[in-house]
This record gives sequence, C-alpha cells and structure tokens, in this order.
Amino acid sequence: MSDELGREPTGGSAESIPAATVARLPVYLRGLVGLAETGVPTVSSVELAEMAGVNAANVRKDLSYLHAHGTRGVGYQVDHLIGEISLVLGGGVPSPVVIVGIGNLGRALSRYDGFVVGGFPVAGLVDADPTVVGKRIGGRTVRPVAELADVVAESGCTVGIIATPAAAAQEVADHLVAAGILSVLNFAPSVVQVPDHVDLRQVDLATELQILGYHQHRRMASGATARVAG
Amino acid sequence: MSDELGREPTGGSAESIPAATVARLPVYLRGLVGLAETGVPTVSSVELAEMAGVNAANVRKDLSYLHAHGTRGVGYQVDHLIGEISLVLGGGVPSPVVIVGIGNLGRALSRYDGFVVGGFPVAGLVDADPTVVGKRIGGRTVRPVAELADVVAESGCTVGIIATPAAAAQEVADHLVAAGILSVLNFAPSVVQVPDHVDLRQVDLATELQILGYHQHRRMASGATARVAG
DNA sequence: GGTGCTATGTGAATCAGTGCACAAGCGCGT
DNA sequence: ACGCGCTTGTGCACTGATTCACATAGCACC
Repeated sequence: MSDELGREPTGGSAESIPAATVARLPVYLRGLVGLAETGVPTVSSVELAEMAGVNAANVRKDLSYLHAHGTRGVGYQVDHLIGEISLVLGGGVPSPVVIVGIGNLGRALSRYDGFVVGGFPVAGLVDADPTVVGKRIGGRTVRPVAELADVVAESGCTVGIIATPAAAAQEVADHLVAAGILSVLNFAPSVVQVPDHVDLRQVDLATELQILGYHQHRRMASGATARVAG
Repeated sequence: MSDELGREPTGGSAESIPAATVARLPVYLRGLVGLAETGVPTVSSVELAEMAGVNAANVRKDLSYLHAHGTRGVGYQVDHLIGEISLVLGGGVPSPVVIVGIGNLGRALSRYDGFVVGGFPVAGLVDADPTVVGKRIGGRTVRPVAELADVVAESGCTVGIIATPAAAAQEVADHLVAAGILSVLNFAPSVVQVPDHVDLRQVDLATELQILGYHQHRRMASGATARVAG
C-alpha cells in the first residue's frame, strides 16, 4: 500500500502502525467491548488472541504499537485499551459518512447500526434514481446525486460509501473526490481509481464467495486424491 | 491484503496457490469477463494489471500458478483464461448458498446478482423471526431456522452466509456446520469458531470503515504536525 | 521481605509476498 | 527465411509480517 508519507519528526503522535496491525485492531476492539460489558477488568494477550483468532505474540506486538502498555503478570486493562484503540482508529472524532446508491445494499448499510457505534454515523443518502429520491430511510431523506456536494458540505462528511452498480462506481467516486471526501469504501464490484490523497478500500461480496469456493473445491479435490492415495 | 481470517489448508498434494493470488483471481476474472463481452480475444499482462490495479509482474506470476499459459509476444487468450480461473475458483460446479438472517443485509444479499454469475446461486433463505418466515424474496420463500438442515439437504447447499445480528452468529454457525455446510461467510460483527474442516471468512463492514478511519485520522494528524514543524 | 508464578515486551529467525530485471519465445513484416 | 519487436515466464533481492523464545517485571502469598 502507499503509506509512504515520509518520516514524521520526533514528538508527533503519528507513528505509523503496520497495515496488518490496523486491520486487526477493530477485531480486538470488538472483543474488548464485549468484555467490558460483562465487567471484566483485565485481559491477557492469550485471551485476546483466542477471541480474535490470532497468535498471542502477535497481539502483544500489535498493542505495543499503541501507547497502551499492559502490566506484567496481570494483563491489559480493558477500558484503557478500548480507549486507546478507539483513539487510534477514529481519532476520537466521529466521521460522518454519505452513502451513494440506495439499492438493496445501500438500504441495508444505511440501517446498519454497527456504523454508528463505530463512530461513523450515516449523515447522508444519495441516489441517481428519481423514484428513490425523496424517500425516507432510517430517518434520512434520499437526495439526488446532483446535490452530493451539498450533502457532503452540509454534514461535514469525510467518508463516502459507494453502493451503486459497477457501471456507476467510477463516476460516483470522482464526484465524491470532487466533493472533498477523504476516504472511500467501495462495495461495487469494480476497480475504481482515486487520487493519492484519497484512501480507498474495496469490499466485494462475490469475491469473498469465490475465495471460499477455491478452498472448498481444493479441499474436496485433495480429499479425493488423499482417498485414492490412502 | 485485507485477508484477515484466511486459513490455508497446507496439506496440499497438488499445487497450492498462495492466498494473496487467490484473492486477486476474482478481480482478474471480472476484468476478463468484461473484455470477453466486448469481443476482445487476447489480453496482455500489462492491460490486466491496469484493470486490476496491481503490478504486471504480479499478474504474470499469479497466472503462472494456473495451468493457463499465455503466448509470448501476444498475451493471454481471454476465454481460455476465464475458463481456467473459473475452474480454480469454483471447480466448475456451482455451489448453492443458503442465507441465514433475512434482515436488511440478508435481503440485499439474496438479491445480489453478482452471486449468481459467480457460480453461487442463492438456494435457500432462513430466518428465526416468525414474521419474516414465509415471505417471498427474489422468488424464494423464507423458511424457519428450524428447517435449516432440510433446506441445506434439499438444495445441496455447501456454503452458508450468516447475516444475523452478532449475538446469533455463533449459534447459526454451529447449525450450519451440523447441517454439513463446508464454507461459511460471516457478515455478523463477531468472531465465530468453526471446526477445522470448515472454511470461514469474515466480512465486517464496520471494520472496513474503522480501517479507513485510522488512515484518515493519521493523515490529518501528520498534516497538522507537518504544518507545525515547518 | 522474599520467592515463585504469570504475563508482558521484544530481539531474532522465519516465512510470505512484491517488484525488478532479464532471458527466452512467438509472430509479423520484409 | 530471417531478424525485430513485443510479451511471457522467472530468478533474485527486498520489504513486510508472523512466530518463537526468552529476558524482564509486577503481583500475591507466605
């Protein structure tokens, strides 16, 4: 990935955390929140590793990138850890998101409560279809795609979610970038290009299934060969 | 990257394809299908790399894992490549999927046509809510979760999609495994445990946003420090 | 206060993935 | 027929990530 933003001078709070670690932090966070709800005060790296499905040493190294230090012989303080991870992931400030494309997926996303608790309130819904524009979904009114820039400006959105058909994805991405969006999450099954200063992540549902398909196919094939061989 | 919970069965007798390559194959496939529709007969690694957003040498190395060889000076034959990739990913046999949890997300998934073209037809819909059971969505009737095993057996489902709230995810996963499902795609924001012989992939929408949030936060923070520093 | 148990933090080795650079091969034009 | 240009296929070096192993440090109990 292109996280080569040059070395930051001393004293900054912006040490770069490896991408693989960042991808695991939300998983830790989820487990920690669950622990906090049941009143568990501390957690060890082994427990956390079990919950997240990774190696314990990996957990410790990951957490060592944060400023959250644990106490030896005891573990990590759950609420402190929650605070640190949240801080790193969101900066403590909620980032409103705008969802473009209010089809089935967009509708589902606009009602997905996981976004709100994660600090990403849905601040705007936009669609190109005139029959969809004006409808109220989850307390928000769908606005025409022509007003995208206005929606972004009004609500201070910094994140855009593309939930349109693949054909429209690139155009929507361009509009989002032009409107000043900083991060884009693309659910459309197409590769989109964005400028360097915009962060892009791709979530492809069909791709995930196909990856599963590979493993499944391979497992059956090797199982068959194993049976022949054995 | 972005392959969080990709377990690789390393007991391979035949050629095992690296996980990173497998994750890219669907992207190539999408691009190739697009080319085939416009009648393009051959494609070079550079073109394919551009479409997929990766390095050309990477594409060539990826394709070298398949049995699909290109011809030097010309490129790869589009339809042949499509066949090879489809074969590797799906084994040529469609894998029907059952979707558990027909909320907003489940509804969206059940209508997602990307699944069908990828060889993963939706063969069953299951929900625990009696007010949802019996409804018809996308030509399929939602059946009660008690009949999950029947649904799987009748339609020969090998893949299960969990689109329930997080609290129910583990229980649903257990039921899916008991019903003989081979692969599980979990959209619920919770880590679920499955036996070794079942493949599991996690797709977490909130996690993706949080990863974006990190980069965004960091970018802004380092920008501020840079302004202070110089 | 001392001793032992437990869990952290991290150096070092290993492993996987990426990208460059170049040799080899194929087809086309002459 | 023959060379020339284009593209594949891959060895190699490099970077990033994971895991092991162990020294270190805190807590509890005697």
